[in-house]
Amino acid sequence: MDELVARKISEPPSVAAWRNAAVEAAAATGDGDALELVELFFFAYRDFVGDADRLLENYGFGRAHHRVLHFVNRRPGLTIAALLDILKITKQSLNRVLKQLLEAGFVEARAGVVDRRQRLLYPTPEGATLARDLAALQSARFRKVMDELPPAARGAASKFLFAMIDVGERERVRAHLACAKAAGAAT
Amino acid sequence: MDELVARKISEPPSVAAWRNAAVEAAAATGDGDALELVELFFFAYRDFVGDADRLLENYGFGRAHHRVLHFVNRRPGLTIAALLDILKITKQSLNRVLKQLLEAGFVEARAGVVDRRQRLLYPTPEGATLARDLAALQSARFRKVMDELPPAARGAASKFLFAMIDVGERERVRAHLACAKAAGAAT
DNA sequence: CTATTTACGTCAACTATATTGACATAAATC
DNA sequence: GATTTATGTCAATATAGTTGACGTAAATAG
Repeated sequence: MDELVARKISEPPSVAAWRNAAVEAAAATGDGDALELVELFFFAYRDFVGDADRLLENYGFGRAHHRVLHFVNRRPGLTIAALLDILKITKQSLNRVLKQLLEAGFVEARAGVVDRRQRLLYPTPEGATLARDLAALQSARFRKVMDELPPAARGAASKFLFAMIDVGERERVRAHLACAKAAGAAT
Repeated sequence: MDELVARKISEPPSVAAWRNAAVEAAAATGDGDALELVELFFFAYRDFVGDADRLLENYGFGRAHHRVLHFVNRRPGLTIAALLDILKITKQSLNRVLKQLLEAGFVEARAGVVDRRQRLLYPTPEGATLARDLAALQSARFRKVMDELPPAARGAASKFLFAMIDVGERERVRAHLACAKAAGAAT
């Protein structure tokens, strides 16, 4: 046994094997253009979230806090159930980060007026400021993108992103955006 | 103290406070359109990765395995360093999932020919098949999107996604895509 | 009015994915 | 021969998620 075996390095089954598989893959998926889009989407999202991550570090918060704060700020008065529906996580998972945001004074909760079991979530002024700073970073990227894109392509972005959403989720997303627009008055 | 205090529910600072903050935010970020794009990007990515997640469950793999397998399949002979550069994670983090993929027989490694310190990563036939199935799911979404988009908007998607990538990363991504295209022959 | 359902909180154990820091080894290079 | 490079590995820790079980107060159905 040489050092290669010791390090669990072996000969590949055959170069032809994976090459054939790759060609098959291309045939099965139609073309490589779609694959290229898959990768671009991955890279784009990686860099997109990176912006906010750096700011969040200063507060000891992570992406989970960001998402919660974002949606609470965007739709003040949001219920726990509505938030869970947007985030698609369990209440236990939400509760941990929400508790931290409440304790840190970035989010406040009050009992619902029509249904007192509900906790309506609101950003505090500090929370709203942080949410605004985070949103500013991310929308700055979008605005920069729109600037460097040919005018004809600009309107396509939101159509494209919306079309990427699960068909069954689109109505919900549309409703959320309408809700946010109504709440924010200027968003 | 009533039950509301016990449950850490308090009155919001004032409805006006957060409303003003939201208006400020809109003013600071220019407009709500960019904010809307931020959210659409979040929802789109959430559903996009969901496709693959469901398939990966059957193999006991997670997203981390998916990413590794994907890039190994796309660029057979990839080195550890190149993979780390793409994924932007630490070698310790990569090593855990890579070890599992090697042990499960989805990826193979062999010593580099020009530099024997390097481990060149290749998908096994099984790995290539899984990678293909995963890619098929995700590119199917993209192809469906292209179908439902007006023809004029189709070309815009890849331009848009590329523009979303950090300027300093674009050359690297471009190189990766060229590399993948050369390796896959048909992708 | 009682029974049930609903909206939420919480404890516990576990998994997946990432991090930092320190140290080891073999191969390449100066 | 000394150093740098490519990689592996051990250990501790953090973040973000899960399932399952149980509790409570308020709304609602019978």
